[in-house]
Amino acid sequence: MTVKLEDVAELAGVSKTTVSRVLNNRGYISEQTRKKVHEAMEELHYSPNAVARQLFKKETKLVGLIFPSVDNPFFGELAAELEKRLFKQGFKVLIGNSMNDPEKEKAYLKELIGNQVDGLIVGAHNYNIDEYKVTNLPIVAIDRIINDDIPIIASDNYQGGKLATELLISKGAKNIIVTDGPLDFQTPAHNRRIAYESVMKKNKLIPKSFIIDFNWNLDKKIKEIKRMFKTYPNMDAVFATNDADAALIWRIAKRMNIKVPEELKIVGYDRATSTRILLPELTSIEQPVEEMASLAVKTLIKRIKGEKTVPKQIVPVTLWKGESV
Amino acid sequence: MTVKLEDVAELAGVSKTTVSRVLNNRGYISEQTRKKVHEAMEELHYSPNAVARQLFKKETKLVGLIFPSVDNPFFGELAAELEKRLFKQGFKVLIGNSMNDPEKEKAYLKELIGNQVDGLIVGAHNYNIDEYKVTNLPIVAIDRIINDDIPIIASDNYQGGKLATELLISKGAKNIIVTDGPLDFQTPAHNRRIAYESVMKKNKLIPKSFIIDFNWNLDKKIKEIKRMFKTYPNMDAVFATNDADAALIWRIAKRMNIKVPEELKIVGYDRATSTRILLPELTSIEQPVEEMASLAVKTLIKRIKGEKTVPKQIVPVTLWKGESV
DNA sequence: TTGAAAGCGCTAACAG
DNA sequence: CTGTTAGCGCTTTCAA
Repeated sequence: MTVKLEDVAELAGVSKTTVSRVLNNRGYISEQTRKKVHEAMEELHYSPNAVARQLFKKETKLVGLIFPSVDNPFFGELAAELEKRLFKQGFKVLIGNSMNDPEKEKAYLKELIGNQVDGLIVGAHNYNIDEYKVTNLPIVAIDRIINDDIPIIASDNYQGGKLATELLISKGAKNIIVTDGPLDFQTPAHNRRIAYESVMKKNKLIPKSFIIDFNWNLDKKIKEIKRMFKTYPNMDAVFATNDADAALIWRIAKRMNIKVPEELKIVGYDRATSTRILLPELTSIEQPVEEMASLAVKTLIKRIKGEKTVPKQIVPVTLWKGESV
Repeated sequence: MTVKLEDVAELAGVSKTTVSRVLNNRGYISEQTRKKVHEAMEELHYSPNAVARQLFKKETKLVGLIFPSVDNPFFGELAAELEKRLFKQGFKVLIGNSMNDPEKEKAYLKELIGNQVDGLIVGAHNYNIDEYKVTNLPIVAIDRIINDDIPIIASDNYQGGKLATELLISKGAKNIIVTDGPLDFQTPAHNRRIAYESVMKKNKLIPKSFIIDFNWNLDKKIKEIKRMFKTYPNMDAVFATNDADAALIWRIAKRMNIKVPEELKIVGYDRATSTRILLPELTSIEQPVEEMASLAVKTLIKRIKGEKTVPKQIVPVTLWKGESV
């Protein structure tokens, strides 16, 4: 059905070997033969079968990405940056949005492990998934703890939490609430809250946290945020550990006629491109997406080549001063 | 090196065929044999080689996505929705961000055509790329014109432009500027502008358009928008054909102390999730991302199965009334 | 400078 | 119910 190397060989009147050599620019070939082969390829619209090549070479030049969802702007941007860099290194990207669903993540992993990809970049691990332990596939994790063998790239979550909390306190806030994801979800992002708690205590203030699960839909989130306002009527600041939540809190405050930043100060987290464009007024901790992507790709490629890598790489965050504090 | 089917067969004391049958639940197998095989697989941590299977079956269960960038919220969301639906149908997703670069797009296409994917969903076509003509790979286009053979899914761009313009006029705007991407880029999105022009003329108003290229970086965009304000000092409304541009225009107006909506009315386009969350105040035309994704996947799967498909499917848009008009 | 032949790991006739 | 065998399309020794 489809044109294969053999057809090209036949039309050009040479052997499969010769065509393969022309295709890969390997070995000695006379100009004349090369030309004949090229003509035959053109005429038949030949394109080599990548799968057959992969089977032989035992490499696919594919890297799997497992993230909660490219829907989330931060992960979308990260995915785009990773893809850009991987493409330059000759890799294409297989994407899998886990939707924070361990079953879906497990399903992906199982299939990808079957020589489908040369490596994996993961940022979606929720609960313990055994498959990560069994495989010897090269893996790099972004802002997620998986296990000791898997190197991790993260931004300085602790520093981010510290910067945010100190800023709020310096502006006179006393009743500062932090929002965080569910605690049984293991992630270095919890360090944002931990830093907050430490700074609060150092300033003789009482840390209070409020759970906002990223798996909740918009309505549920709004309901919970409203509950937060009721639960803490005296709160004068919120440190939201992502920008989407910060934006929601801001919006709800507005509806309740609470003035930002006079009556309520808000700091977000991430500062993905869409936040920068759509809501530059939001004070937020900016994660260096490009740098994280760059490190992840470099580390993964080292792993694929079998080189040693450091187990942990932390990159600095910066404070963006908007108008919400 | 890696464990293969043969190793499992040997350990279990059966033939490769039997193992294959257990793996695929095909044919008759005694419970005892099945058990033996399963045990052997467990013991060896066997996972089947997807590539070998692909070579034989001549299908990869992979679908390629070619988009400008999953960075862009609208495309990020679309990609996430497509991935979700394709996964349910047993397909994984290979992503390629063209970055609106015809060379990169061409490079992707060439490789993907080599039996790497079973189908393609494209939303990034800029200029004419011959490869689309040569291949008989099943392809579906989203909001992009490629050629007559490739079915297209689009939202009702004309209706969107009409809704936006009529709203602005009904609110008393007279000097309405439309922003559009470069004209030599073929896309149904131009119908947004075309509808605008038609409605303007019908109302005896003069249509004026201003080019904002999506390939420009943020600084260049800001510079150009400032130039737009200078060029049209009397403008009292802007219909921006995407939300990011609308947000920038709003921000710049704010800096210039131009009151929105009193002195300047703004309508955007897309209403991806991040806009809904970060900037719900923006009046905008909402594209039904989920429906578009659903249609695209259904259509592609029909194509893959060799079934007939309609050449064009248009889905309705809706007007979101924010506070910017 | 070129070709013949073996094999990458799996599946599916076909035969038993 | 199970095994033998050929082959998916390509690359690469090895030999000419």
